Amino acid sequence: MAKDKKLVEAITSMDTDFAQWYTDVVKKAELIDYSSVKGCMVIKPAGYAIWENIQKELDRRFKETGVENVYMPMFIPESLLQKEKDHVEGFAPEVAWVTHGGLNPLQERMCVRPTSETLFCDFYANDIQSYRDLPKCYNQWCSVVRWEKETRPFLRSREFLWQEGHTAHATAEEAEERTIQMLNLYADFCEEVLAMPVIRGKKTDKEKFAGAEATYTIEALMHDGKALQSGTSHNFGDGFAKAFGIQYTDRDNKLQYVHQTSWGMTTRLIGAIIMVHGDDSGLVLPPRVAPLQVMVIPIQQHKEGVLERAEELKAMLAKAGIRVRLDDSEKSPGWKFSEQEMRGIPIRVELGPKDIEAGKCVLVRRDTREKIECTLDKVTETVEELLDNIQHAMYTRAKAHLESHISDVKSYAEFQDAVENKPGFIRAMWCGSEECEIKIKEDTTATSRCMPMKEEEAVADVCVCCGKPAHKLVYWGKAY
RNA sequence: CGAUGCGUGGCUCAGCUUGGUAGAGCGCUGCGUUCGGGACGCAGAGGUCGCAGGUUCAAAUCCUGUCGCAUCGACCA
Repeated sequence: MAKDKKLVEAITSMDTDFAQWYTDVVKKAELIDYSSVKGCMVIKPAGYAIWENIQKELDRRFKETGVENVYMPMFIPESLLQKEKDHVEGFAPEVAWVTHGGLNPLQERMCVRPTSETLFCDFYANDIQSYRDLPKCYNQWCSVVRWEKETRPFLRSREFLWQEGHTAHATAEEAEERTIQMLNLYADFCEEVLAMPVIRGKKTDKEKFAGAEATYTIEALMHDGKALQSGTSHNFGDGFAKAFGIQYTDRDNKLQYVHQTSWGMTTRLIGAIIMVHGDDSGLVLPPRVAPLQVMVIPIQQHKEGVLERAEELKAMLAKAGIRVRLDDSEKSPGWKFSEQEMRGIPIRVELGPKDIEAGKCVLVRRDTREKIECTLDKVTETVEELLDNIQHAMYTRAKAHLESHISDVKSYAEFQDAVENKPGFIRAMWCGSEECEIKIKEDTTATSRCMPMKEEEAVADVCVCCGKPAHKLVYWGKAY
């Protein structure tokens, strides 16, 4: 009993306090530490390794579509930031300024990039001359700074890691095509690799990116029923091109403006993984992003031959390309079990003298805690199969959670009731006016998340807020 | 930016009301016994009490100021 109690105290239960649970998991799984700079975090090896896996997989997928990586400066002169009006207005409140170089004040202050549209545009203005230079499909991996007031590990920090893709195209059609292509790439990535189902949709004008013509988003649903914007893809049309003078000469020797896109994903995804898959014992990582897929835990490791057999087992799994480690520390097995669970490692392999004698081992899957006996000669294939099962089971579970947390509402009363009592997405019709959007937000704190791209049947024919005719279906919800 | 809370060994905190020169649990180090759900014994190391002033013979404790962090709201990936 005393032992159980200790376990329970380690991580706050989700149902008791979801926010505290999140913080506990982040720390117990050793993903981050708070730093002495407010709102900035130290990403520890366990957290950074997840990001590296995300990077590796995304980067590969980007390159398959013809994207190349570049690196831009981290400083933006004020004059450059101000070239596109909506863009500055959107970002000015949250940029950090550099005013001095060494001891001397700068002629012009510079902000630390909150995003690099302006830098890419400035560069493209010179780099693009002819239709032969198009399209340009560049991406950069970097960190950006936004001086947030309220910060939370991974979900909102003052500095965060991300990738930002910036493309320039000859035609509006091509730009739109790229915008959608990247949105789908993001969605597929989330579903296939992170086992996280998402709603693909378009943002309303109110919610779109500062300076964009259209913003597309993928919205995921967290365990507590709140939405998390998990990736965005913007079509800029020729707005930035006109502000920055990005023109090319077409085949007919006429000057044309380019059409641009940008798209990004951030370390926030790690927050999403935690809140979609985690449980009261800690993190649960989908095998495909898990830095460690298997932890081998020897029982009575001091006994003759146990560690040797465990090493062999580890080597065998490693040889098959499985990311595996042996926990041969002096901790007790129970400690190691808890540790492996908090860290979300998908499979634990227990190996003790009894197993060795019987020529088997015990596999325990993290997602269901199911224990599986397995003969030692079949470990590799069983583990491979199990990793695959876990990946799919996690997706299926998350998908079921998403689908069972979507409410259709027709009236404003129903809407308010749903916001209060039915955590999750709310599907409701909207007339298209910003007033209704604002009113809904003020009344309920729910915001419009997106208008789904997939054809979906209308819930009603009038706006849920004002009652005027409406044909836009919107997913609403409380969001992080 | 508003509200709230918190700053004392690595962590969580007690001590402050009533001033007298710093404690506990966990963690850490060493040795030994343990090992199938956070084991135990013994011996140790580790703190100018967030910072700066002030009051006092004497300040973690009282006074003034200041800084930082966390949580919750408004804004945002």
